[in-house]
Amino acid sequence: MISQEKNSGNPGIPAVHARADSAHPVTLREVAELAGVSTATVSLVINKKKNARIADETRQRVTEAIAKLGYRPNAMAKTLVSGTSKFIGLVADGVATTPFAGQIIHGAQDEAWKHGYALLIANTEGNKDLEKDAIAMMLEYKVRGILYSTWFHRPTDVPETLREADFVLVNCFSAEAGAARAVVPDEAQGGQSATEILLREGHRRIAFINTTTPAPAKDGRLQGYKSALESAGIPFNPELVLEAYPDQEGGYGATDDLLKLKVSAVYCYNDRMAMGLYDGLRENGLSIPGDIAVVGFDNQEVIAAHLRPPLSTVSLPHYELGAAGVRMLLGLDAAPLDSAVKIACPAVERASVAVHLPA
Amino acid sequence: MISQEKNSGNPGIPAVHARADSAHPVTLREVAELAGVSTATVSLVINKKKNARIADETRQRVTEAIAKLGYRPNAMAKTLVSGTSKFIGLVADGVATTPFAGQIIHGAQDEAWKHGYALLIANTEGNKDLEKDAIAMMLEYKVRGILYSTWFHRPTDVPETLREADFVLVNCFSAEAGAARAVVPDEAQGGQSATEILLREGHRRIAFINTTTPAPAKDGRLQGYKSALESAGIPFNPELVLEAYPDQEGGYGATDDLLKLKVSAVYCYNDRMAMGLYDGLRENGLSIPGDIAVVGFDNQEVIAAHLRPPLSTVSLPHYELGAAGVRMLLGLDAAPLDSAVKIACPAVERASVAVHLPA
DNA sequence: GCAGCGTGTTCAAGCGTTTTAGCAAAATTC
DNA sequence: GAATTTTGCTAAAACGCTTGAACACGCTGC
Repeated sequence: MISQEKNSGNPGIPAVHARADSAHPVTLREVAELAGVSTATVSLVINKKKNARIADETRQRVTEAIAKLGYRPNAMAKTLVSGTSKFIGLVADGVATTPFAGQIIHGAQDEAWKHGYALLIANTEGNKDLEKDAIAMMLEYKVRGILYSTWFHRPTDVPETLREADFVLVNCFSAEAGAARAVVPDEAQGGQSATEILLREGHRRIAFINTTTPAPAKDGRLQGYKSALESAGIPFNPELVLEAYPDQEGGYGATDDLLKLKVSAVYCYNDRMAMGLYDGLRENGLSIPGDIAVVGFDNQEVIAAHLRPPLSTVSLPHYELGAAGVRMLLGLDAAPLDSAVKIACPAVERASVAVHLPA
Repeated sequence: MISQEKNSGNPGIPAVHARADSAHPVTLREVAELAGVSTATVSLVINKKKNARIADETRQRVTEAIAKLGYRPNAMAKTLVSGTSKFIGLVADGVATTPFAGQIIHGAQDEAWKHGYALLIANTEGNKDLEKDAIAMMLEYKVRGILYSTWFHRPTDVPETLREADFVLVNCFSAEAGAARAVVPDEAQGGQSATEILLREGHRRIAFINTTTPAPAKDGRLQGYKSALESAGIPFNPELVLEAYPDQEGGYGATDDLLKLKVSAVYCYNDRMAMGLYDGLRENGLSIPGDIAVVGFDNQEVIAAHLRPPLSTVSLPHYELGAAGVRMLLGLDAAPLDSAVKIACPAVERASVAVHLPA
């Protein structure tokens, strides 16, 4: 008569498939009882320990009991005893604001999953208090480590509490050198690729509309533009570099200045500027890429792929950043402390450049 | 001499602030020892139990010990004993594909946070195996419940294992009635609002370019268009309803047919179609909203807010969907089993309609 | 006939908390 | 000043699992 009130069912002949509706979830003990073995044995069967010797007949019985009861291991208990959880934390400052954070999440999640980790995410939208709470929460859940990410590539301060965990900066880096592992996009290579798309089609006089906003991307993308020209034996001409606010309005507004430069091609700091520029060029009766070839940067799908003509651009590798962050965290990828690891920005060629493909 | 090897520090005079680098995290026991009390007392202090009687002096000593050791409670242990975790699972089928899922995540996370819950997310990108694993993982972590979300509003099958948990469908609903709680956008009201934006400016002959793809949105948005006309005393004219593929190309391609209708305004199934239509109208030398007023649907920020002129549209309330899903899960909002709860799609008015605001 | 071995299984401690019942001392009552 | 109540704290069980040590077998070999 012991444990008669233990659970809803009668211990001898349990329901075909126990469900969440029975107040208490099925435990190892119950499986063990049904199978007529000890909990230790059940545990051994479940975890398929190589050096554990279990009779086939027993293994069978346990497996059946598990199926019959619909047993789910309690990951919390598992974690408690093993000491280290299977969580990786991801704190992001702008999941909602842009599609970019989504990509980082996706990459991190896929990679984490691959190694048996689950993602615990916190979206701070830049709120420092929230951020602190989020990190505290993650520490309490004993995460394996934390990915600290920003929605645009920038230097950042490492929150004090973050240091209590293993962490990697994603899409951002610490201003003080040697302080943190980090992974960022390779802006310079991206800028070079963008420019090369145009050079490859024979363009020699190429304008660059840079952003007015200071950022690693501003410097990097310009640097890439210069390197590409240099490799092609074209002298850098500062007059061909304009600056505008990095959105549609900015691109549109830069149209007049751009036209004065008499270039055959233009590389824009980002896709949104290119989108605005499209409008400006069209209003001036110019066709893309017939009269002028355009490339952007960021590969913001909803824009770049659907402009007419579709925009050649360079991808910000957010997915890869997330994935690489996880790998660095888990020690699978090298992760120098003194400088950020750079991830390539691959070129994406579309119809806004090839002269033989009119709109 | 007991426990001399317990940790790195000497038990009497511990380090000013213990850190993650000391192999073992600080536990309740260590705090208790330092404060010279039992673990029970420390626990009571931490959890500020109202009916616990603790001397101020003791409370003080404990608090100091906690600070000194940099103690972090172990949420796993907590969960083990309480039986239910502070997690809410969110399985999404397209975090990366669109900015929409990001909004759902954001809304869910904010609301969950408000009630002390953390979000455990899994991105399945439509992969059923991944989805099953994700749900299993969540069940093993004993989540309070699961939000099952889709990136566009649609009917869905409820995965078998999902039923083992408390769950709410977000942005989707079960084909079989009475089977699941769900929260979806109110497409009909949205369609009505969109149409009303145009009616309010005096337009009487309004075209609707619907999608060719069957979906709840297709029916709902048309329904809303009809209701709005009816309320305004305008008979519904089926000839004014066109259909096109719901992207930029579709909108662009619909231009000619639209122009034949001789309408003064058009309501597009979504913003992307409107974006394509902008190009088509511009090529025909027509100005927006001077010659023709345009409204979209979805409020896809990166498009709608930055077209020229900015596009009037109706918001898909993804943030609210996520938040409402959490509230329904926690039993804070009513959640009927027999029909989905509908969330309003608020109108967002911009310059693509008001006749007195030329581009 | 027994030491030794391989096999299959269980014992029991422990992971870091929470929480209830209960104990000792101090304070209050009459 | 004994009885009672209040106050401050602790012991110990429990949560569900893992794991190394131990145990009970039946065999083998000598």
